[in-house]
Amino acid sequence: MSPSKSSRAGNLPEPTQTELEILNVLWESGPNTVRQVHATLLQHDELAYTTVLSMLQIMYQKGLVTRDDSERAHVYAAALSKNQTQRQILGKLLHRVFNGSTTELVMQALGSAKPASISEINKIRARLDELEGERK
Amino acid sequence: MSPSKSSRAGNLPEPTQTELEILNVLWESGPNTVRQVHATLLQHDELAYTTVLSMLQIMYQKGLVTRDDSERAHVYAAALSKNQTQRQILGKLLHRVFNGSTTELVMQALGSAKPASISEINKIRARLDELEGERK
DNA sequence: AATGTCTTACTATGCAACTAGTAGAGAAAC
DNA sequence: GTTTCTCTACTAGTTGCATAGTAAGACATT
Repeated sequence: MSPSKSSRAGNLPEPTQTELEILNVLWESGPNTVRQVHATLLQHDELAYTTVLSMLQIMYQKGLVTRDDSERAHVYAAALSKNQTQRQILGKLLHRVFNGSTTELVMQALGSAKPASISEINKIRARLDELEGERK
Repeated sequence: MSPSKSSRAGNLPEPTQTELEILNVLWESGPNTVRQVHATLLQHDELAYTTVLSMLQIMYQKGLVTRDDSERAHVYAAALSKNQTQRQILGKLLHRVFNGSTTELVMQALGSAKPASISEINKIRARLDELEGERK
């Protein structure tokens, strides 16, 4: 079956925990067969080959991954980039948990775990300057 | 039944979508009976009274809410503050989606939806200054 | 051609989330 | 004091997630 028509373009469902782990493999290594994904996952998790297969089939139906089935071993690729997915998830969280206030979210993030280094802090500062510029 | 012993102190399970909506009511209005929570939720959602009751009972078992059952109508209250919960959820997300990089998270947040005003931007700047200070 | 290996498709199970109905106990009203 | 209302407890059904086994087809190697 081809991916559901309703899940076209940018409004894909939010990936679940396991789906994210699989997506991470695809983001790191590019398009992969089921076997390759499974092998990579084995370094961290204990997952049966058929489980990974099932997950990828489900993810294909949801539109989270694309599939090249011209060869016998189908090749799966992430439908969205890592950044796109991160933003999407963050956007949902923003509404669900922070009532849409980006500032609140950022402040809490900076309150719990601290950024690694001064240079990282400066990266954020630079971004803030940019935003201020746009806003003029 | 009393709340499970294993869920003592700070490592409560992450609230689900519906649980969050109920928690939001408790955060806004303070301790509430089932009926009051239900009434408030009706302004946005369509939920049966017994559904809200069930949810609160489940949340009590998980330790997400406390309960005063000295009166006939039990009074429920959030176990953690809104900020505590937000941080907890953000912390989980940080590891699941951003591999622990707070900076990445913040940058993505500032990339998708923009902070409302200059004063909000400055609030974040102030926080960054603080962090830099601590780091010296 | 027969055999073994790889692959996908299909099916199944357990569990948690969500939703809500029914029953029965207690309080209140008459 | 009986009726009515409100509350909780218990039960149940649906859905989605996660996991994995079985079956069957394709391909290569002998």
